[in-house]
Amino acid sequence: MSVNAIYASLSRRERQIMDVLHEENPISAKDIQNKMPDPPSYSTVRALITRMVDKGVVAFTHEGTKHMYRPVQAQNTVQASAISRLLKTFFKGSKIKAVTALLDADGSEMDAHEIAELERKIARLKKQSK
Amino acid sequence: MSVNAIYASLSRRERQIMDVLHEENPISAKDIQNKMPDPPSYSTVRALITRMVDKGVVAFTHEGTKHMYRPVQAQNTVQASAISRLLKTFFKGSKIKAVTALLDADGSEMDAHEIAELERKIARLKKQSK
DNA sequence: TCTGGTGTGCTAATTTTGTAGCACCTGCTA
DNA sequence: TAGCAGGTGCTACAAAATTAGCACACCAGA
Repeated sequence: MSVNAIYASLSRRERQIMDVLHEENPISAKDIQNKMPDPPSYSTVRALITRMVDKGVVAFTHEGTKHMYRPVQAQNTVQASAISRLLKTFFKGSKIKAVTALLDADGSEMDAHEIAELERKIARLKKQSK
Repeated sequence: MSVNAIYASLSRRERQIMDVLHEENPISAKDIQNKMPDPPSYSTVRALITRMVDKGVVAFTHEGTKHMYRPVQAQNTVQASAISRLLKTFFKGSKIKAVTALLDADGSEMDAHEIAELERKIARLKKQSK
């Protein structure tokens, strides 16, 4: 099953947990609860997580006495999937529009080194498109 | 309520409809059904849409005899919100990582004109960061 | 060794989703 | 003008999600 399909099959609360898990992992049930929007009770969070483990989308390891959770899908796979959805859904597939919006977004700005890196990247693209 | 909060509060099917609406609008209930993954019956789609109109996340206009639906939130607001979620959730806020992944993504490649546009954009960023 | 704190597993109730059916309205055309 | 096609509003119900409560296990410190 594709990452997109997995995401599409998740319920509202399950998605919220997935988002937390992608932001930070491994992470405890307690911390997941703290990072959720409008957090439900601890019991509830644990019930949700258990269901997701059963579904096979979340895995855990024992760390001392408690469980630490993480997404099963590899980070880069999930990133690629998120980007392709972003492009398709919000930018009609246009990379230039998406990149421009991304560069304009609020958040930590790129430093000189990163900008140089991006310039090299574009130089390569330019070569390819010829 | 922020766009992100709205999205987080939607159910699975409601999100699917929202995605369709962002890809294309205004759009009829019938066409929404056609674009949904694993489409439910027409009745179901209409019930879902009605619920979303009640919630205030979807609006419609009469077009002849039928209704044409669209998201209430403006396109650019939603784009910005989607990008900020992408950055935060999947790239720990790093723009360079996100941009690189975006440029590497499958999809329509940028043409020479677009690449030139991007180069100018970066030149401006470079100036700013000094 | 007792006890409080923290974590787990299981169960059950309530609320929300997801689904379809049916009656009605409107414009078109035979 | 009668009937059909395509649209709408309302209603009801089954399934799934969401939620909380309770009992038990384990560890650290008094």
